[in-house]
Order: sequence, then structure tokens, then C-alpha cells
Amino acid sequence: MVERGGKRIPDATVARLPIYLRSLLELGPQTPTVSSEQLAESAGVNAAKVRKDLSYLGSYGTRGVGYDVEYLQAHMRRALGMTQDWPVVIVGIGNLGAALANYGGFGNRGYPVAALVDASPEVVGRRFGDLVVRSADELADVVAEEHIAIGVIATPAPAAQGVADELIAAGVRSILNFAPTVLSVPPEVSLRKVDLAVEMQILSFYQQHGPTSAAE
Amino acid sequence: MVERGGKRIPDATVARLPIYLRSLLELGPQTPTVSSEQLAESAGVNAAKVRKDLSYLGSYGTRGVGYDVEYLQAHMRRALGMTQDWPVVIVGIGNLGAALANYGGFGNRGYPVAALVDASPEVVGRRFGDLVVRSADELADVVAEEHIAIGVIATPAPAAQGVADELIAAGVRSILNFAPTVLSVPPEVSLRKVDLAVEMQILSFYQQHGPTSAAE
DNA sequence: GGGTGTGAAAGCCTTCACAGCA
DNA sequence: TGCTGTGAAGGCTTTCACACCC
Repeated sequence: MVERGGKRIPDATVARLPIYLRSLLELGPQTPTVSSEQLAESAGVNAAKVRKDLSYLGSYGTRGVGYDVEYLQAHMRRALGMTQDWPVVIVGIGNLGAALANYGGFGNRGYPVAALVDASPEVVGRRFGDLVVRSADELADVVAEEHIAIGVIATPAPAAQGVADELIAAGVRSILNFAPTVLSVPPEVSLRKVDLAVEMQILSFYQQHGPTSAAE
Repeated sequence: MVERGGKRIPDATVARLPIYLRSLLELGPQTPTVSSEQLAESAGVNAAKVRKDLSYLGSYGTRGVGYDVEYLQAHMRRALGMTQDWPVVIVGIGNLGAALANYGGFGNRGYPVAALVDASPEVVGRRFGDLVVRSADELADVVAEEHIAIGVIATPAPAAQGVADELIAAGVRSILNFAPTVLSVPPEVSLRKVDLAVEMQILSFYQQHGPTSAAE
């Protein structure tokens, strides 16, 4: 349950919090307060939605003035779990996995890539920055040793469910799936997916039929 | 408007059609029909949703029997615009852009990567398979020459809005954005986004608060 | 009997509109 | 006066439940 001493935060709101946080960070230190109108503009939503969303975090605004940027940032970071690190393992070091491994954006934002794993002997042992790719057999050990919190699956589709099962058995409770297949996971595990082929097909649907709101 | 001789197809349904199509393709040719129950299982949704969704396409099921797999595939492919190719340009050939360029999965599925574009002189001229990276100045020409239908933005965040504007000015009406920033586009343009940092933050939210439905 | 197609009910999410406070 | 916080309305999506047809 999402009831930590307050009301439950709707899923739709949770999905927007990172966008608001990014908008707040872009404002810079010479902006002490923002209005819901400004935040809305910068996040690409409308002001009523911003106010509703922020009200779920508690009331951190001042009527007639707006929201205290720094205060709101801090609360948002706390809500999103960004006061600690969440080590990540990337499973499947093909094109995409390698790109993710090289992508610097994770580490300095609280999601250090702590391990890389692949099933192919040709890839195992290869080096990416400080990390050496380890064998798929060792996945459970890797999860334990590195205190992995988030598993990123970038394997071919047929391997993905097996990897997910192993990650979950090893104690991982958050999975980001790039493999083009539907994964089934128990309810205590959070699953998000990124599927490029699906995105393309949604776009070509609207290209044919005229857009209404291709946006998620 | 999404009213091609029938009722409008809800956005939520459109987003699931590609998943159904993939499930149908996995069934193989020795399965002439599927029930909504089976399709639901394989797509990770419930059967009532499958029936509602398919009913928007028209009624292609037979009571007591199920859906004709081949017939349904054909209709779905048509609805998703998969009877023709939609050439893609990838703008921004960094880690991610390069991975997407090398990723074979697009071309053989109706989304041929027809051009690569980058702003940096160090990258322009580099070769990926048959393609040579072209300069950002040439973007409008590239779109025209290659009949680009879909623009994939994989640039750093600060460049993304400019690229989007140029793509749109050149006639592109579908954009897939990987840059970690909010883009604004006119209503006739379809926009989808993939934001890794956002996905991670959503996962760590639920890791802290307990999952409800991290799934999109 | 078996499984689709679909009104109706229920649940979410968004938007409105305005009371209330700085 | 200006802008937040929020009940209430409205819209979209999901789920139910069953008539209907093969």
C-alpha cells in the first residue's frame, strides 16, 4: 500500500513527479518560488494538474505566492527515493545493453550501474569503464554482492522471462524491461517496460488515423 | 479524427494493439483461432479488455469459437499502418543513437532507418552499416529526400526542442523522443517519449512505498 | 456448451471553479 | 489581489455480467 502516514499517491501522479523535479532543477538557484502556472508550462501539463499532484505530497505552497523551489525539491527527492543510491544490474550486453552501460546519466543521479551480466562467453569478461561483464550463472551472486535494487533487462525476448524470474528469486523488486515481450511478475515486484517496436507502431497508427493524443 | 468509417479507437486500446499483434505472431501457423482468454493470457491483460479492444476494430470473432488468427493479424496490421514502410531518421548519434542505428529490429518490421544525422563534425561522415551520418544542417533535405515519416530524437536535452521544430517544419508528423526533456509540438504532430531517468525514478518511488501498479 | 459482443456499473484521472489564506 | 488547495463534475478506461450466436 502506498499509505505512508498520508493519502495514497495516484499512479498517474507518481509518473509525473520526476518531470516536475526536473523542471524544478532547471529553474536554478536564483528562483526562490514557482507558481503552479510556471511549473505547468515547463512540465507540459496544465496548472490544475500540478496543484492536485503536489497536494498529494502534502501542502508545500503558499497562497498568493507559489511553491518554495528548494523545499519542494527536497520533498520530491525524498518521495522518489533519491536520498539514497539504488544499484542497478544490466542483464544482456548487446547493442542496447552496451549503450546503457556506457550511458553516464545513471550513476550521478542515484542509480549506479553496479554490474553487467551476459550469457554469451564472447561477451563475458569484456570491460566497460570500471566494470567487467560477468556470467549469467552468477546473476544471483552479483545481486547479493552488489546489493542490486533494480534489474534492467536488455536481453533478446526469449531470455527475458527467465532473467526476470532469477532476478526476483535473488530478491530484486524493481525491473525495467527493454526486451520486446510481456513479462509476468508477482504483485510485490514493480515492472516498467520500454518497447521500441511498440512505440513505432503506435506512431504509425496515429500517422494513418490522425493524432488525438499519442502521448502517454 | 480517428473515425475511419467506424467508431473512434480509444488511445488506451491503440497502445495495446501492438502487444496483441505480437501475441498473434507468436502463435504460429498451426493455431487457426484464439479465444480472448488465450490472447489475454499472452498479452498480460484480462479477457474482457481484449474483447472490448478488438470490438473497436470491428467484430472479427466467432461466438463459441474465438478469433481467426490470420484474419485478425491482417486487420491489426492494417490498423497499425504496417502495410507500408515508414522511413525513420535518427537525430543524435551518441551512445544511444548509435545503438538504435545498429539495432536491426526496425528495418525488417516496416520502420527502415533511412538516415542518421548529427551536429558534431567528429561524428558526421561516420558509417553505420549502409548509412553515413549526415550533418544537422542537412536535416530538412534528408527528410525530403528519404521521405522520412518518423523522427527519433536521441540528442542531448538542450538540442531536442530545436531538432523537433526542424523536423516538424520539414513535414515530419511523428516523433519519438529519447532526450530527457519535455517537448512541445503542435496538435497535428504525434509525440511519444522514452525517458530512462524517469523510469528509474518511478521504480525507486515504488521500491520505497510498495508497488501498486508501476506498470504503465 | 462455449465464447463473443456490449450495455451498464465502477473506478480512475482530469478539469473546473471557487473558497480561503497570505 | 494573487495563487493555492480542494470538492464536485466530467471524461476516459476497466470490469462486470449476460444476451446472443455458432
